[in-house]
Amino acid sequence: MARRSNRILPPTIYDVARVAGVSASTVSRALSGYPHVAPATREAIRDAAATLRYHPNLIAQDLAKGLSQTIGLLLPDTVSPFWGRLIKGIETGLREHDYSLLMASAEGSASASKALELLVAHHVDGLVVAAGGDIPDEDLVGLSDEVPLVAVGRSLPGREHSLIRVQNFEGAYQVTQHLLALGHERIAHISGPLWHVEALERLDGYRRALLDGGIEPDPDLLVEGDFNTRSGLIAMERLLSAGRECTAVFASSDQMALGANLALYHHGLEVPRDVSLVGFDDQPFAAYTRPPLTTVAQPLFEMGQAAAWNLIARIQGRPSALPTFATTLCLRESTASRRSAVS
Amino acid sequence: MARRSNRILPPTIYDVARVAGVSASTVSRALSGYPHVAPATREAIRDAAATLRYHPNLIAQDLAKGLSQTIGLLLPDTVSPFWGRLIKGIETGLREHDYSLLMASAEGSASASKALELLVAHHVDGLVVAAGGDIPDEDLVGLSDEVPLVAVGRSLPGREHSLIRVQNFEGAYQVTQHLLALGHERIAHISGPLWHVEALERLDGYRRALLDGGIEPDPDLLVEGDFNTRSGLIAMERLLSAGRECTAVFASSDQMALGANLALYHHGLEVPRDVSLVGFDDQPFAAYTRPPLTTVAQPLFEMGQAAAWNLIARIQGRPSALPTFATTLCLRESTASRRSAVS
DNA sequence: TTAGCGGTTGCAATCGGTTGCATGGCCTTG
DNA sequence: CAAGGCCATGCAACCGATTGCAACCGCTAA
Repeated sequence: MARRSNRILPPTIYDVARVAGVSASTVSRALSGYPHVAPATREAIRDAAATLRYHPNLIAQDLAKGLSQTIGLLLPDTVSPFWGRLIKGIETGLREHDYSLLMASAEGSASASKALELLVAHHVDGLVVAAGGDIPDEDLVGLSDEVPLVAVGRSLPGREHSLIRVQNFEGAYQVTQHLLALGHERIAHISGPLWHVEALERLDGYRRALLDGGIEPDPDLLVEGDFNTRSGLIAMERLLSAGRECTAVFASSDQMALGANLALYHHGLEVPRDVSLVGFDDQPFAAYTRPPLTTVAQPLFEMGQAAAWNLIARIQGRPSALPTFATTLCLRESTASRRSAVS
Repeated sequence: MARRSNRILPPTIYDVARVAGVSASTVSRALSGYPHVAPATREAIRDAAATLRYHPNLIAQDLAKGLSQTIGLLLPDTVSPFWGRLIKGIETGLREHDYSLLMASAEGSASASKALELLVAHHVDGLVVAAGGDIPDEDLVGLSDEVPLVAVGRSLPGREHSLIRVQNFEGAYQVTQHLLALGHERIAHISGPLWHVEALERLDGYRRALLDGGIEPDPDLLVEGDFNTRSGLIAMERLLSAGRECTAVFASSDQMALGANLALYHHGLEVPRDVSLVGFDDQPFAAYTRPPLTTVAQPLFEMGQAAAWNLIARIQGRPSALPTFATTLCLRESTASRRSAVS
């Protein structure tokens, strides 16, 4: 036994039992609210536990019960601020039920599956997989037979019921319609990666809105990004340097809108005077860009909370369904009526 | 046994033992690299483990060894993107040693200590406490006797050796000096909360630089914020509406600089033409604000990694010291020579 | 031939809990 | 007053690993 060598070991259930003058089983039952324990005994045990500052060892509890009171979260990349509110939501949902969150992040697919293995080895009772586009669908589907699983921002064929879905199409449609209503006709779109479901849904919403407005989408006005800031800047640079005439830009993420905004600034273009700009997500910073960004809000906090609730319900054997989350148009100062086209 | 009712149970070490025709102890030894295992046996065990897709149960391992291969992270508030790079650093540092990260976040002090208890109950081998200003110093000091602990962005009297320290004073001094060098004399400061160590260190750096430049700090040019975006906006509004004449503003966080920038925009002031603006932290978005923000970079990733390494070293009984992290001035487009004062 | 030896392996205890089953006491009821 | 029942509690097995100790193996050396 190496164990926490010179540190005092925390009290165990046996210590409490000895102090209270009962057996360990009784302590366990008393502390976990089992009904048939004499009030006096229960009281004595409570006291003993309190004086010893006893806290049950969740590890031992897990081993005995087969439940770790922990759910795992796989993130593709911790750096992106995008996940912040989602994490917060999950955390909040879990805390209500005294669950904890075990996080792992991964960039490559190798490290993604390694991270997943680590989470599973840690006996998580449930799993939230955020994006993780490089993990093959079938791996995840297989895993979802072993552990309750919820996926966000990715596909999961045959397991759609454990997918957090958001109205990407509708949101993109609305924001595009908003631009059309302001008189814009040449509206560029900086999309997310085209293998990404949500990016495609948003692209579809954009296209549909144009078509419904009687405008044929111009392939020249579509540039693929990767949701990150830098790609928005690059995409906007490409649009500008190729001389693609447009009066409004719809970026598929706020991050990319931020990048696009900087490119416009460097070209001496004013938003919204010269070009209207909209994003997607409504990240916290969107209200503070210069100018504040019109965007489509995703209820990320609620989505995280719902993921937590859903997992806990399924762990406890209760059936639970996930709603599709509504997006809301968030009007700020980055959009205005069309004045003139820029070359 | 309720256990994972209808799901197939994962294989245990006994399953491997049976298949390989040896005892569980041998399997344990073979798999953990114990030297005295016959090569043939080892091979057979490897094969058995592979065909059964066996992975050791870390929970059981923890209980037996008293080590959970997990370290806990207490965050004050998951929403702030500030912690992203730190988390990433910790994660990276841990993964090298096959450690996992258990996260808990908390806003109030009640929930903070509850979250801490949860982490401790989960048997984390080490703990990183980020900020958590509402947790009393003595609680944390007491805890650090039970579990190896590293704190970031807070104080820990008597345990300075397990504090991640960054050159706040020097960074603030430098950036203020930079503004002075550009000819600014009336430099406002939007500080962090004045009970916060790092906020104070930065404030001191700012003051010292002014004094060394022969300028008496004007208390009217100091406004207290709370590091968050909104407080930066409010602080800047206050400076502007009180008619405090200044040509440069140093915000103690990039978040607040972002807020200040918006306030300036709403007042029709151009950065850096009318007012120079600098932040602190060098968050990812700082390079993408309009204009890109001059700021002081903190090596958050490296700090996280160092925290992880330090904890693991201490867990393994190796001594380890934490360096003080250097800040670097990050010149971008939000600062320029003084032109004229604004009223 | 046999004692001794080092390398392999298994037995059984242990980590800190939970829980099925058995037991003993007391109260109720016939 | 005896039988039955329920309540409160303890015993012991178990969760899935690790590890000290002892037994066993074949081989060498006396």
